[in-house]
Amino acid sequence: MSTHAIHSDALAQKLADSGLRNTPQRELVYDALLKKRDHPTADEVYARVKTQLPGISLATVYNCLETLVQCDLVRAVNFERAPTRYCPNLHPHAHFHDETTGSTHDIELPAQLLAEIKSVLPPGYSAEAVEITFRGKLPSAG
Amino acid sequence: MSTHAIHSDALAQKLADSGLRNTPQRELVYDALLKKRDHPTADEVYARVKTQLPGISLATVYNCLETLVQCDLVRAVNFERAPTRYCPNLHPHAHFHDETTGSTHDIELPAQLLAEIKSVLPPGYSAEAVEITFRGKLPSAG
DNA sequence: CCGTTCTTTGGAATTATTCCAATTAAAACT
DNA sequence: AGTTTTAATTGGAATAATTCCAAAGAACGG
Repeated sequence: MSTHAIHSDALAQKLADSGLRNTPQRELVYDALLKKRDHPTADEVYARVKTQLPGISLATVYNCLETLVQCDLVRAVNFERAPTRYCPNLHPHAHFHDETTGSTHDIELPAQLLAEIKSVLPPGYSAEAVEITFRGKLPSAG
Repeated sequence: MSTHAIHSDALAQKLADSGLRNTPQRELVYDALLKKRDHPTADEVYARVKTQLPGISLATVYNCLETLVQCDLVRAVNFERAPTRYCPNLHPHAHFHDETTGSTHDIELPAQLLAEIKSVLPPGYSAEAVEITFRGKLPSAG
């Protein structure tokens, strides 16, 4: 077994489900997201992956990230005009964006609350996704 | 009285509160947002305002929008990488982004639900703002 | 008025992302 | 194994939204 490819089985499975191929690039990008859970930007992922596969291109990183999002292995998150950030936590959760440090933290969302939130939609509206983002200051920073 | 400047009094007040000046550009930009409540992009605002003030620049529109956001007269909303959209509805509300048409609708949020949402934050976290965005399909489009 | 401050302007610069055409790699078929 | 087809990667160019900057203009305070 290799040092990377932490979850290559799950990845391979999901890719297969979508009729897509498993590639070293996709494994490395996914592993990078799993290894450091700091909601990195595409550029940051690119930098991390390049240490292991120097020849990889930024375009490929974007491609891989898009693929992972399509396969439901990763969610895309973004704040204002800042670069889109990527997060492999698939449990329903909100994000807290700390304005002093710029860092992002997952906030667990009780299923019941999520249901309540969805219930405010007028009849007939169907939401495939809800994105909830808090912005504010972290306790330690105050 | 002029044909534009629908709410120039409120605007002038808020600007004064922030120690800023009232200008024709700011009035026109604000009026454009109030006149057509379709969450326009900066470019769209620019196009609308130019019909009344052909010499206005895009940079000024961006400046004015930022000013209006700072004065709590307007909120900025954005979806994925799409251009930021602007909305003069200051009541706590969510947004529904219709993926078939690309249009955006306000969804009223009961105050109690908003309180419940904020209560999921771990102790000490303080959120200045919560942004809730639904994405999905509208009934008529299905 | 006269200096100061705020605002606008146009254009250049930046940043994130997507597009494209060419190459490479993998899978399917024989 | 060899060939065809299909998918993926690559680098560079293109796009799109936004910000930056320096100069010009307008308003305000003494």
